[in-house]
Amino acid sequence: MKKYDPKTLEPKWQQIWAETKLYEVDNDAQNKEYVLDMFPYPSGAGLHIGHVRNFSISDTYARYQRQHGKRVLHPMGWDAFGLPAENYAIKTGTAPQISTKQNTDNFRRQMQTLGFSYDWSREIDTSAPEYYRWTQWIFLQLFEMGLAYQAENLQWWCETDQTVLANEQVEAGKCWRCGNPVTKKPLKQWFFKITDYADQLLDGLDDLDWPEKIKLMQRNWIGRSVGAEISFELLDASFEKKIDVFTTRIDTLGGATFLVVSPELANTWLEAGWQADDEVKKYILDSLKKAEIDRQDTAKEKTGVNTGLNAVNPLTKTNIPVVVADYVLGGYGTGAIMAVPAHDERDYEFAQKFKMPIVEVIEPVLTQTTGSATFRHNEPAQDSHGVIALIKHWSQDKYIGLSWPDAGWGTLLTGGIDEGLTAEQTVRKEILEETGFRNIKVLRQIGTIHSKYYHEPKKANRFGHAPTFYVELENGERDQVSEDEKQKHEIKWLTKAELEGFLTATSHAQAVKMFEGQVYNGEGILKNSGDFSGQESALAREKMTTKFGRERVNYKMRDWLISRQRYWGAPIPIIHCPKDGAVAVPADQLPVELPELKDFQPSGDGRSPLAKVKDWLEVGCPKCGGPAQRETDTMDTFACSSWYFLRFINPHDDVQAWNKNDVDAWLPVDTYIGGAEHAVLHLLYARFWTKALRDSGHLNFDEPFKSLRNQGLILASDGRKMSKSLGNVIDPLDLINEGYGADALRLYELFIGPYDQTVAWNPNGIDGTKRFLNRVYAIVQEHLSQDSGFRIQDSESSLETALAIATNKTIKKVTVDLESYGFNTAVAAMMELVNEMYKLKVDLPLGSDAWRDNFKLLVQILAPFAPHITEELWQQLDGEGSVHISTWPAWDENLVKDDLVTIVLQVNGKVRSQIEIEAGASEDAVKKLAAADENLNRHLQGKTVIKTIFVPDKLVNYVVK
RNA sequence: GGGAGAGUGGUGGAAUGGUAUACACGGCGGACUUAAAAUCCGCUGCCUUUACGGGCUUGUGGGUUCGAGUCCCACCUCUCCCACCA
Repeated sequence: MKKYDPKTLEPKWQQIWAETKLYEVDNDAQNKEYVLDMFPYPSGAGLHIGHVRNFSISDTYARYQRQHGKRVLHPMGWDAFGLPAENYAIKTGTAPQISTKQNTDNFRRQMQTLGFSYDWSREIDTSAPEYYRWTQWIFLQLFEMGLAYQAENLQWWCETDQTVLANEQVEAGKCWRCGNPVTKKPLKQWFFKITDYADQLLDGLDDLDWPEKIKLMQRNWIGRSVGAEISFELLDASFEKKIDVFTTRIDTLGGATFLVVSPELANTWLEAGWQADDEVKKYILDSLKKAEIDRQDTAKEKTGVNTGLNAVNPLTKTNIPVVVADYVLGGYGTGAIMAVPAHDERDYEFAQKFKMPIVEVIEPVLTQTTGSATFRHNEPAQDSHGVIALIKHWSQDKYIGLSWPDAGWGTLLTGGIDEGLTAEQTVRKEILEETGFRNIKVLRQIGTIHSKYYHEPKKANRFGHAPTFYVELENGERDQVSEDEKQKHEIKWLTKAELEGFLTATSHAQAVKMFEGQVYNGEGILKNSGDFSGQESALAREKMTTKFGRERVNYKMRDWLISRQRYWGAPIPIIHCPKDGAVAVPADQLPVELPELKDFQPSGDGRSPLAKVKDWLEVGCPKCGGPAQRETDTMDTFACSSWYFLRFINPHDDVQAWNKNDVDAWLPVDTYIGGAEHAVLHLLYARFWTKALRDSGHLNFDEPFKSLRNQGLILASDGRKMSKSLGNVIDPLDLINEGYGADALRLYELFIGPYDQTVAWNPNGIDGTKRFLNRVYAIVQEHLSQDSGFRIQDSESSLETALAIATNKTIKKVTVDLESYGFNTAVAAMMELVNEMYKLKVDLPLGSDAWRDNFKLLVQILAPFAPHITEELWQQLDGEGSVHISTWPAWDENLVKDDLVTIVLQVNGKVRSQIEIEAGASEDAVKKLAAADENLNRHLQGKTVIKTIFVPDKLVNYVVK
């Protein structure tokens, strides 16, 4: 009998598939399915285990769709531009063109070894001139639309190394390589105006079938915030008349006791002629030199300096000082803020340190959002007045908490204010009544807390207003507390930490925070705000925006800086002319090809090595014909990957980037699979380009990826990330060479756990899937070695039915699971079927037509997971053509339905016995049969059955006393 | 600091509110073998019982329910993302 030998079987079929072009599709997009992998950067290390997981998921899905008669486009290519190849070139002198070619050849070979069903006729390489020609063409489209622009920007520059440094490469103001101080140099950079699309990028997310997590990350990244811009009059300054600030809390304007200006904005004042003190100048210039990383260290103490300038608070009309501090960012909003230390932690921290005034303007309003007291927003609320008191023990650092056993509440001491009593009198009265304590040492109001909640006993919303007090007891002397009060609640002495978990009402928890002096940054009722005092935040914001400022929307997202002073990228197709400025390279002159180089060192003047290639650099201006120079920056590699999914449609078209009709028919991508690490880079950029190209009329759709799935990471068996330096890397090709084969490896990676979950590699796990494939192969060989065509005995027909039932149930399970990416459970189901087949073959002789039919069904549903072995077995079982284009089997609903079901008998919810009965049996029939059950009766003996719960085909639960 | 997700045997994991621990790894036992490997078969959460059976168990503590791994509340732990964005 033949043995399962993936080493000979797999290459054989890979060759046949290639020769028959089994996985190639033409551009007829009828009944199409575009299944796309995030294409890889072809590193020198080759494919890793994580790639295999990614590609196995998409390949299984693509094959499954193909077996459903879909025309599946499943292409692969190379994101080939990038730093590693260039650094390798600097080190070894090997041109990136050469090392990249070696790497892509290696990747392709490895992928073919794994048997993925890619249409290799559509392979693309972003570093090939026939590809980046069109990347450049798209750049020019954006340039024409005004979406690509140049702006002068400060860049880190190391004089010693003669190079530009990335922000991350500057440590404490020094170059990470040589340790010498770096300076900032103004350099012209290219940007894409992605911010123009901020709202569209945000809104478009709603309709995408993407993981919520990724959508949320994009939302946060875009960071839309709606607020107001206010102008503060700047006094006695010749260089500037006003300071604009952006705030989302204009309702706290009354508490704005100073303004903070970013060093970047202050620097523009210096340039405009501000005669600042030396100390101020020094602070500004030093701040600008600091690495972003240091400035953004939230752990460090706030720094800043008073400018001596004053501005006017438009609400209070008072003069407030203007300071410069680096905790305000130059690049966000207006680069200046109004500081409200009472209601912003950062401002509070600064004010504390620099002794700035702190004015409270918001009294907290807490809205109950949990439990039975949850405020009902659509119902009216009634005002109520009461007090809250935080009462401290006379000798210990403990406080009174009231535990309400009936309601399940934990509160501080609280009570309503009676007619004629002041709040303070109420506190004294309540303390005596509810706790009995007689002597009070300290009684101090710490604020007022408002709360919106639902009053369960009264069945109505309440808007409570409570002066809040801190009380310290003198001693433990106390009166008797009435039985009535004792019934309601119990007094507990708790530490502050214990109180935190104990208090169920958010307003009471707020009282503790208030006592501790915590900054309140929530919603509330205004005070110390002139005419606006007494109003609620939300309404006050509207009115104050109209009166003092104007509405403004800000985004965290910045324009996309795409120029790189690097060689190994797509050259930016621009020519700089002294007369005409930045001029687009005419489309018929594309591509602007990368010249061949011998020396890959950067030019030394902040430009890429391209600046050294004189005959490439010097060109005539396309407009005036005069002498001009090419742009020497190349594009960020993310530009190349922002449209590759379009190029797969017409990969070899040399007159256009794509054929609009073809692309409109195939796109958007139906299923996109890749890692979550691209959440806010590639996935955002690709969406932006698609929207821009829609606006330029080149596309008819504006979202490139309809459905997205992220595969989880695979960690080493020690639970750490696989890395060369840790020596815990598993090489997929090694496993194949060891004889496991591609099928067993792919199957294991699908079986290892839910596709989107991070899992640790189990070195023995692959033995399990290899064993499973062995068993499948072996049982089919045994079957084939039997005489075929014999008639079965009557006694065997029920076994044949059992076989058909097992197979059909598995077909259903695998089908349903695959629809929801349940690869691991689908594999488990097929393992169960094979285990069942091994049991059945003991009494049901192999070799019959029935066996052959069932084996063929098994082979068909296993095919997407293990393409080689199934193709071989399909052929051995006389299947027609390739199993991979055979029709996915349907299950027979009659065989899947159970005739007999097991009914569980429970007593008070505990399983006591089980009985078998025909499916659909009535409650009476089930109970009648159950009445004879010995174990059940033992548990029912001497008990009264109060009621029974009957769930058809599932259980009977006897509730007894 | 903010946000998101996750905690189930020795391990990876399974389970529309209805028999928790499917499937697999590992372990133990048996068959085959001169022997080993491979293969095939069986057992494998914990405690208790000769056995039938009984008790406990899904991070912890509460709650809802006839019934909770699953729903609600609080807490603990871990992972990921963002992080002075006003």
